[in-house]
Parts: sequence; structure tokens; C-alpha cells
Amino acid sequence: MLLKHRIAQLVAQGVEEAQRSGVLPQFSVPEIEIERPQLLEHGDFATSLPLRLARAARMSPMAIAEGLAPRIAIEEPIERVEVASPGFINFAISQDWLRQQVESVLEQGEAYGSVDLGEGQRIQIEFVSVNPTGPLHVGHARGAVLGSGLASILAVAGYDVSREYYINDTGTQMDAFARTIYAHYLQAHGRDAEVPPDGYMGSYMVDLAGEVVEREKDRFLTMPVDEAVSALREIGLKKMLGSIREDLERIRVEFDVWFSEQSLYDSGDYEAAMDILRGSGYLAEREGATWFTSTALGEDKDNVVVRSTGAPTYFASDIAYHYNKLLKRGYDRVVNIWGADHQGHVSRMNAVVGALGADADRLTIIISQMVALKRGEETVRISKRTGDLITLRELVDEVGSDACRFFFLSRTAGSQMDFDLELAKKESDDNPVYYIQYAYARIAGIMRLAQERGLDYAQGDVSLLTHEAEVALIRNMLLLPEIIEGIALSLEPHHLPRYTVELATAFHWFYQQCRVVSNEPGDEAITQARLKLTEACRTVLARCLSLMGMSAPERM
RNA sequence: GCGCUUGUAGCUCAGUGGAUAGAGCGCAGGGUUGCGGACCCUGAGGUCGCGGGUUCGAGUCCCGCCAAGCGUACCA
Repeated sequence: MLLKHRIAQLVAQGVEEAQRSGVLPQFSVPEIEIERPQLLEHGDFATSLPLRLARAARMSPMAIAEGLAPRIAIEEPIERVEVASPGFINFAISQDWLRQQVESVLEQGEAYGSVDLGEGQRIQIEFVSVNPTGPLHVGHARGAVLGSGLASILAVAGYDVSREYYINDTGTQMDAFARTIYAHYLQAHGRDAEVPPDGYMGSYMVDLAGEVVEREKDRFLTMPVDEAVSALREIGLKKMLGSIREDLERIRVEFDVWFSEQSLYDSGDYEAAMDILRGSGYLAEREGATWFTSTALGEDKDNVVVRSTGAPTYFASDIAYHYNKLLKRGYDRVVNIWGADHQGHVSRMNAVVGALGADADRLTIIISQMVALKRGEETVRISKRTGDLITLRELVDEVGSDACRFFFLSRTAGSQMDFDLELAKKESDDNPVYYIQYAYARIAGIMRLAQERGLDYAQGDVSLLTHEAEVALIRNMLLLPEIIEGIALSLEPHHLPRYTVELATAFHWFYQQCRVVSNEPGDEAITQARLKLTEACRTVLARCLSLMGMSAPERM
């Protein structure tokens, strides 16, 4: 159990005791929150409970704090419980205990930082899921990094995580895609053909069609049009998916499941989902189409699920898909990461979950806001249809995978980003990515030196680590489990990059203040202790970098 | 028009209803006869978009206004 939770328990017991003995009156106790104070002089942990209780208890916050603090049981590693104006209770942790935790970090090794919040719950995280009709661009990169980072962190927070990509391999846009390839194909064979008005204009389509022409020769010329388009759809889909997968690998994003939209219709999931909605009265026939009556669930308007042509809409597929996720495959929780252009879709999707009879809080939809690309002052438009775009591939080639991941992971999903390509390149020599990685490389350098000199620090005595900078570094290292738990609860991975910068800062300061491998005679003991601390710090930094999908360079 | 999101230092962004609002970059200065100077320290820089409200306490919650992005399809 995390220390902050243990302290919350002790405070709760203290309140109970105070009420029993009449020091505090009877009232219902709210959830006890334990915070990390900003200033060191306020201790390692703090609670503002007395301030919150003042009204219910009809006492001054200070009087509550004074009455409560002595009734909070002190146990290892809590050293002091102090009351501070205007009504805080601060907790100080024993420094001896902090120092001993260096051993604990080393023992846990690569597992350090893991917590058991999820208790093995099955959680699915679906992200990217870009239509396989064109290459990934910068906005997709943000969602990809966000999803993969979140998935990694949930996995070490005790969840059974499955990463999924939903392939829109059917529907009108896929048709337009196939007919576009067909048009290029005909043109390449000297036939009179034009790209349909709803077709895809990017130059990548020309390249793709060119590959098809080369590989397939003229065998589609004699085929009936429908048959040829259908075959080209399959070929084009496979090629696009392959290219998308390659792009994702460049920023270290991988999936456990690639899920086909078409399979929802082949497996009967679509019918099953519609039967449930029909059975509970959420489907209505009107104007020749079938509607999901979302107004009955508080939505602004109803939505078409089956067009008057008989073809199901994208929304219908999504209903079936969520039936499959929640009811058929039965994930305990489902997280969708969608781009801001799908934001109008969120509330009706939530309504669907209720209409299917599932608990509403099993589905969480995270909207990742737009990335506005700029080159200096000029805004670069992102449009798949005109072919004028900055692809993920170009971005990674220009800025690098590590910087790309760190940059996207550092910002909250909800904030719109300005991504200035010139600035990103200009700052690449002096940015947090290098700051963190340099800390790691420094550590690696120290450990190399230690090894060259044959220094064995296994017997190092961590109780010698009394320097201010040493204790500060240890305090920072010990925050990781709380950070991971916090991210798993809030689903906001941006706290990890921020934390990692703080950890690197603490290390750089320690390095500045404390010579690790000393040449002075008589310093053997402190050298061994500091090597131990350095190695423990390497463990924590490596864990952070690995969770963020970034490399940990031994040299730079 | 309506809906969702956003507005914090010159720039890019953090900030659980709590203690003196933070970081990086940029700017101005300073530092280590030694483990890698891609580092460290100090400083300047803020009406937290504007106006009300709730609260012991608001950058954070509520209402109104202003500005920006996105959505508002029998597209996805």
C-alpha cells in the first residue's frame, strides 16, 4: 500500500478516536485526502481535513487540528505529526527510512513503480483507428502517442490492458477509396477515367495505384467494374494498413488487436446489437430510414442508423462495435481516444452504452484536441482529400521519435496545440528530451567509471546519504508509484514526462553537489553509498523512459 | 444560432477547492584545478481573458460576456 493511503487510514482512525472521546462532535467524515505539500518545511504529506471539517464540526480549523493531531497514531516511517496554521496537519517521514528505500528500489529493479490499482481488471484502450484511406498525419501521431503511453502506464498499474485499432474497412469512404484506385488504374492503362468527385486526391494515391499497376498488370481491365473495384479495395486496404503499421512502429506504437469493422456484420454482432435496441424501444422507422431515438435519452436529436438505401451508417457500426466490446468480449472498462473532429459523437455514444444496458461508467471517451501545424507564421492545413499534409513519417524524420513522443505526451489531451516545425527543430538542441536523456547518460558514464576501477558497491551503506541533495533525490525517486497511480486514475499521462524532468533535475543537482566516484583516500564508504544511489536513480529513470516509449542512451 | 473544448510569464505549457501560482525556452548575471559544461546557481518577468456568484478559502466550482478551435450529415 502506498504511504499516502496508510496515512489516510491513520487519520480516519484518529477522527474516530477523537469523536469517541468527545474531542470532536459527531458528524459524517468526508473522504480523507492526503496531499504532497509544495514546500519541504510543510513535511512529506499533509491534509487539510480540519479546514474542511470546520463547518460540520462547528469548531475552528485550528481547534480541530489541535484536537485531532495527538490522536493520530504515529508508526514507522512517520516521524512527526504537526499542526500548521490555518488548519493543516503535516506529516514528516523519517529520513533514515527514506534512505533505506534506495535498497528497496534496487531490489524491485525493473518492477519499481508498479502499483496494484487495477487488480487485474480487463481494460481495452482503442486509439488511432484512422480510416485506411490515407497516411497518418501529425494529429494522428498525438492520439497514437497518447494511447500507447496511457496503455503502458495502465499495464504497470495492475490492469490487464488490450490495445486495439478499429479498422474502418467498409462503408462509403472505403468505396470512394477503391473507386479512386480504379480510376488511376484505368488511366495508367490509357483508358478514359476520372477520379470520382468524392475520391482521394493525395499524391500517395497515385503512388499506391502505380504499385498496383506494376504488380497486377492488366488483369482488372477485363473484369466487371464491381468485381474489379471490390478486388482493388482489398489490395488497397492491405497496402494502406501495412503502411500505417510501419508509420506507427516509427513512433513505437503497437497494437494487440486489429479489429475489422466488416467483421461486425459477418459475425452477427450488428444484428444482435440492433435487436437489443429494438427490444428496448430505441429504434424507430421514419422517412424510410431507421433511427436511434437518442432524444429519449436526453440527446438533442435522433440519429440515423440505417439509411433509406438500406446501408448502415458509421454510427450503426459503432453501436455494434461497442456491443462487441462491452457485452460480447466483456471488458471491464473501455477507453476510446478520439480526435476532436469526433467530439459531436461522444454524447450519443454514451447514450448507446446505456441503451445497450451496460453501466455508463464502463466507457470513457478521451478527446485529443487538434494539432495546428505551423512553419513559422504560416499555418499548414491538414487535409487528406487535397493531399496537402504533413505526415507522421515526415514529422518523425524531422524531429525524431523520442522528441515526438515526449512532446505529445507532455500536454493534456484537451489542450489545442500549436506545433511549429521550425521551432521544434530549433529547440531540439536544448530541450527537456535531451535534459532527461543526458541525466541517464551521465549515470551510465559514472557506472562505467566505477566498473573500470573495479568498485564493488554491493555493501554500500545507504545511511551515509545525508547530504541535502541526496535526500532530495531519494524523495523524488519515491514519488513514481504515486505518479503512476494518479495517471491510472485520471487517465492523464502527461504527469509522467513532467515528473521525469523533475527527477532529472534532482539528479543533475545531486551530481553537481556530490562527487560520486571520489579519488580521495578515506572516501571509499561514501563512494559506495553514492554508487548505490546512482544505480537506483538509473532504475527509476529507465522505468520512466521505458513507459514513455523513449530510448535510454548509454552515451550521447 | 446551439453544443463540446480551450484562454495562466515574451513563447510553449503544468497546476487534486488549500499554505508565497510553477517548469522549459528566451532574456540578464554568476559557477566547478576533479565522475561528461547537452550541467548547476541567482535575477527580472503574472490584473491566472473580462465581470459577477458560491466558499473559511477560487487559476480550479457555478452564471453571464469576449476570443479561438472543433462539431452541429441518411460522411467517417
